[in-house]
Amino acid sequence: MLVDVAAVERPYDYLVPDALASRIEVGTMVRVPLHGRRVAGWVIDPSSTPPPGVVLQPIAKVSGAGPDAETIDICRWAARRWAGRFPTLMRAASPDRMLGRRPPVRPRPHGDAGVDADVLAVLANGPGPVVVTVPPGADPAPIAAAAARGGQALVVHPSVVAADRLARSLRSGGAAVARWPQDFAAAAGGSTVVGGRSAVFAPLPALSAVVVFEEDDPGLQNESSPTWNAREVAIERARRAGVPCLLVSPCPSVVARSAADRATSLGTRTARHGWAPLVVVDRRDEDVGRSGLFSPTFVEVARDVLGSGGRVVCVLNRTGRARLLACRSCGTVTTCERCDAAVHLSDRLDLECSRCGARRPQVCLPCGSTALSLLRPGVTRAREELEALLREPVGLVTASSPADVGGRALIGTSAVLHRTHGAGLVAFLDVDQELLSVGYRAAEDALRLLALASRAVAEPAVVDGGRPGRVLVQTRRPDHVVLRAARQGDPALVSALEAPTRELLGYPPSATIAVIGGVAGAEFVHRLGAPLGVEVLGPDERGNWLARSEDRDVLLDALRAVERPPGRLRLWVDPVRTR
DNA sequence: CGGACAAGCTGA
DNA sequence: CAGCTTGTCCGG
Repeated sequence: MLVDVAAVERPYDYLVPDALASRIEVGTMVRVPLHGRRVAGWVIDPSSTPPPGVVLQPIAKVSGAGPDAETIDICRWAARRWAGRFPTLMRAASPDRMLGRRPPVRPRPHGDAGVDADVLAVLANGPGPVVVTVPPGADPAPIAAAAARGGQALVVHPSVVAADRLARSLRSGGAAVARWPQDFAAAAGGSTVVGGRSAVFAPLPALSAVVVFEEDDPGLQNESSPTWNAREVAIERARRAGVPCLLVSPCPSVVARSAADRATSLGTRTARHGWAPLVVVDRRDEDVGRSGLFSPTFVEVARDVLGSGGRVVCVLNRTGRARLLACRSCGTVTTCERCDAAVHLSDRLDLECSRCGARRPQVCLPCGSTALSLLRPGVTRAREELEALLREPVGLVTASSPADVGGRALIGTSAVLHRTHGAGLVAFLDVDQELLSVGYRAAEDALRLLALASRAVAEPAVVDGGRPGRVLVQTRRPDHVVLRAARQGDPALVSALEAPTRELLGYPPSATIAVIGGVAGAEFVHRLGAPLGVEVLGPDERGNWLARSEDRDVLLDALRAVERPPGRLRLWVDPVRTR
């Protein structure tokens, strides 16, 4: 019995009352007495023998069916892989609502219609991870259909909306589909499982193929610890089941390439493999102080696109000290009532004027709303400037703005790329921000954004005489490999440079890293000491440490050997962002 | 995690 | 010294 108490990882033995015996099997979810209270738990070994001398308590109640033996093993594996706690992962693998019994396993595969034949051929090549490079904006449905053709597939997509769309499409092709986490019973019954990252913890009794879409998307990683990554879990599940695992992306990650033993490309017949034409604006010779955020070339191209009825989308990531606030309901930028300067959120959670220090509660003055969101100051100012330049209303899109910001011209953070289709132009006003960002994944992330931009212009523009949409970047690094890769539609250019760099700097996939933080972080690092084969760096300006080793087991063993100090400890193993 | 129990603090 | 708060321990 594993009890559902985060800090208790050791299994305990309980008596099985005769009345419950018939329902007790591996994975059964039960309630048991523990330390004077009742807690939930999972049966992990129905025939275990207790150590001598302990007085056993009886299981109080059977709650329902839970994860099967294989999934439990995967949870155990993931707990070690990301130095997390076993019960936390078991919770991820459990049904959201209790269900009586597991149904019999009866997969119903997808029919032949709408199946990508090239993918079928790849799947027929046998088990193992395969990197599948697709054109940006390629339809995932025929790939998923090919996987579901063979019985029970596991289909993972970082976007839950896209996963739902895939589920519907597979159903219409005749497949039995379980959406995760809603349809636990169907998954246990062998239906193809489709869902977001947590779908990798579904029961998969008849698994025949695994597909991970957008495998390089940071959204596939759990943001809080344990920082499990769905791509890695998917690879492991496929390995254990002896089935193929497709790692699909327009710009496959270095990690995927290193894990896979095969690689293939789809849609290679299209020009530049489906990547949009890239206009590179070299701003090195311009007086940027005078011309501001918008180069003459950009203005010219944007006016041209607008003039022929197309839509223009601008991307500006200003993640620096963003301290401007705007009202979520009326959009007004929150200012000081005394001196009209911008106010920011103080650590006391009220509004403080940056100029005169006046304080007031967190309320929007014009409309009274208390819902304020952080604005990238660059974006607000840029919006007004752009409106003046294009003589056209410009909509503002950030992660917190409503889904349907209308208008023929938009500006926003990279969130805008997820909401745009069929644009005539996507412009990165300061792509260097991406290219030169500090994270070890900067190059990959930048290329990913360019792929998203290609997708945003991919669908044939409604007007503009069918002229293909374009992507424009303003840069002072026009020869950067990421821009070359996007221009040529060859993402492998980036990975070829990236792999040796990661090795040199000691980042995944060449090394395993762990970021250690939280109030207990310092004490944890102190107790960790300096184990052989593990490098410990820090603390950085956020108070986080970094531990790394070329040998994953050495690092994980060292982390596990530390007795957890009291207090909040944050332990991120192989995080996509080192924060 | 959270109940039990012990040790510490306060005020009559 | 009862009655309450705070801290530490440990679970079948």
